Amino acid sequence: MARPKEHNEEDVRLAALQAFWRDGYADTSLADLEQATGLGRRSLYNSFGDKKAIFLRALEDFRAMAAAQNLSPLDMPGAGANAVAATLNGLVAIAKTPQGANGCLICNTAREAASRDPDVAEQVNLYFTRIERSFAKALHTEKARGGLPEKENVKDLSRFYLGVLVSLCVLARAGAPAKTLESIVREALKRIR
Amino acid sequence: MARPKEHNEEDVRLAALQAFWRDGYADTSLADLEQATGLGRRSLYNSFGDKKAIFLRALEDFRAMAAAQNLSPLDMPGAGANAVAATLNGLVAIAKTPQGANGCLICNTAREAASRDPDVAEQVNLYFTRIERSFAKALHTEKARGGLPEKENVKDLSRFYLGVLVSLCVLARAGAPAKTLESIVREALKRIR
DNA sequence: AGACTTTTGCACCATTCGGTGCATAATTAC
DNA sequence: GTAATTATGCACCGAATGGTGCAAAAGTCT
Repeated sequence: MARPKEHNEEDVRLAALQAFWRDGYADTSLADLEQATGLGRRSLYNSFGDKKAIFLRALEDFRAMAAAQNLSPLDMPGAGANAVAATLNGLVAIAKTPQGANGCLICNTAREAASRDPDVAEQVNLYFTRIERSFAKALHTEKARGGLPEKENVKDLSRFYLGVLVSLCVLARAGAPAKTLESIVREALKRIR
Repeated sequence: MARPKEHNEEDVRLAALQAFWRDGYADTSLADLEQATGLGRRSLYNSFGDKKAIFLRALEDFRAMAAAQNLSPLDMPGAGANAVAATLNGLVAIAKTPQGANGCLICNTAREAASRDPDVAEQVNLYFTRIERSFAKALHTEKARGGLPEKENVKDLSRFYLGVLVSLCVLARAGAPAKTLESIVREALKRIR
């Protein structure tokens, strides 16, 4: 029917995601997005909408990507306390990579002025509840298996591990040494074994 | 000698601090600072320097203020495990206030592109190490007092509580319900009692 | 080929950004 | 009073911001 796009949508979205991940919403200009994606400003607008729309897509992409990469142990069938440990240790490993030093886009966004936008706030909420739920599922499994004392409160514990996860992301972004992150995980895991 | 300033320096610094605290560095414009402080742009420049200088002062003021307000239990002589608990519980209480909903200026800053500025990064580092050290002192005291098992690693534990503190700040800013913060503290404190 | 549709590049828009020059106002010292 | 010194208000700067109009380019169709 008409002229085909010269770009692959997924590549562009990934590039935009990385730009926002590195610099945040306010500090990523359209010029930055042009350079990161290789697209002209006009193509970005025609294909994805304005800056906020591009950002919201990046948030969605990040949620999907982060869940797949970071929470995979928790999502395996029969996941229990070991999965919690694997998840946290995996996060520390990722934090050591160049990309991991950017922390977590959602956590970063939560601290921006942009987080007062209701659409953005929704994305943040979705991510955190998703994480809490994954922890809760694994901890519930572990409890049913007898690996946790009957008196343990799964809801409290899953919120606790959500907090640990958040702290790892933030401290990684702040440039904290890996030993600090390892200490945190080591201590946090003592609550369940 | 000459015309005296019409403003009180401390008031202006506090107003600037609150503006940055709410919106971050990039999203706080000079116009915002003028409105927050009530000063004209020219007076701001003459008295405090450029935007970055104002921001660095705000970071310093915040460190001092936050240490005095949030870490006071840890700084009392003989502070131990109870002081750790008091500190974390105090943070949850603060998080419920309107100002507390802004999280922590230092944590927020760690996420911004401005954090790549070495002067800013230094402020972030100073704050985190200060907190870790305060926890460490109290935990060491508690251990010497026999309130902690000999095998407990004070360094690991103090990093762990630094992480808990960070997670509270970030989740508060993200608008997490108070119950979530309370769960985190409840579980975190079980490590030491 | 030619008609049609969509993408793309470029110039341009108004607005806002951080920052400054300069004249005026306000104060003190004499 | 007058001179000296400083603070302040205002207009203005160049640069960068997010966003758009428009025409040429690059395709797909028949």
